[in-house]
Amino acid sequence: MNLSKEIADMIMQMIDAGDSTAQIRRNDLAEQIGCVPSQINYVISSRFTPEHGYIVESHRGGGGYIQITRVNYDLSTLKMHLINSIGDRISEKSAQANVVNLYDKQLLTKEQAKLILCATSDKNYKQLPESSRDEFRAEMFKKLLLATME
Amino acid sequence: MNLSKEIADMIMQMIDAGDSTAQIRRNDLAEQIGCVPSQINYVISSRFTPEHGYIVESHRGGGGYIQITRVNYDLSTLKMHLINSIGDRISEKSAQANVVNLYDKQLLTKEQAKLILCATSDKNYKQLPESSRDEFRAEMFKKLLLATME
DNA sequence: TGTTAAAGGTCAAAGAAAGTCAAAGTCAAA
DNA sequence: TTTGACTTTGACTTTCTTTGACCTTTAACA
Repeated sequence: MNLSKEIADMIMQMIDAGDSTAQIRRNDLAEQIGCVPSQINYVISSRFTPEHGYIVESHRGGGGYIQITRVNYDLSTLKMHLINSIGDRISEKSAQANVVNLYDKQLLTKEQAKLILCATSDKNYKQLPESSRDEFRAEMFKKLLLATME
Repeated sequence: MNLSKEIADMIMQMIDAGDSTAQIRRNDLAEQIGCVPSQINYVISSRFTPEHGYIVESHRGGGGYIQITRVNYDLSTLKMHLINSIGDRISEKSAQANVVNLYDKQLLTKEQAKLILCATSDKNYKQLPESSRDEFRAEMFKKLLLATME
């Protein structure tokens, strides 16, 4: 397991233990783990984004910190908001992050999540020119989400 | 026995030993065996396909890996037969008929059936030239079926 | 109130895997 | 003996991670 995953796991644990929120001191955590401080930023910016369902706030200076909060939107309308927010195109990563997010919020069953992940995966889009994959995926994703609400 | 078979056997052993799943580090395995790394890809893409009943996932970068999972063939014999019978292309009608059939036999839940119907529907394939839709659908269908068997 | 030290932030380069593709090799069947 | 399917190889590409030098903000304290 690489460093980034370890750090991510550690942060998740803190979030779970801390009522959906964790407050860390970047330098301390880095030292504890044995990495450079900026790696914490890398982990946060690659794994704790709004798309993944997290809000990150921070303060510099003495007593500074980074606070990561897992958000819970209004469950009933989240899917519709998502569908409306997708637009004409969506990247594979973004779609995946959204699916994981919906699954975490129990708005998709594991079976549904698996199928949607599969159907929006670039692996299945080999036959499409790269330029139109995100467009294709957006359509597919929206239709699939709709299909889970009927 | 040629190299590819040796590699395949080795991977099979790992899968057997590892509860139907093996996680390999491509470069390490290649070095251990004494072949170029890309040969591992060749073996995987020729012998660990959906038709053979395997799901392959991977990650690049530091700590990267390739994970190969064997789906439970016995419990889902019918689905596997179907996957193998699909071939390179399948029409929308035929795919639909198969989904309904699987649903009737209770091999798919209603939710799964809905999603697969949606993902294999021509409605979503507007952006593809007609000539390649059946081909696209075949790949998609196989992967989706496999995803219901994990 | 101005300085300073203590945070956290940014960015680009280097590193570590895996993926792709096409050319060349092998080998058995027609 | 030619052909075609399968294998082997390696150069090149893409993606993700790790590191470190330098930047910005802010609390604390002269």
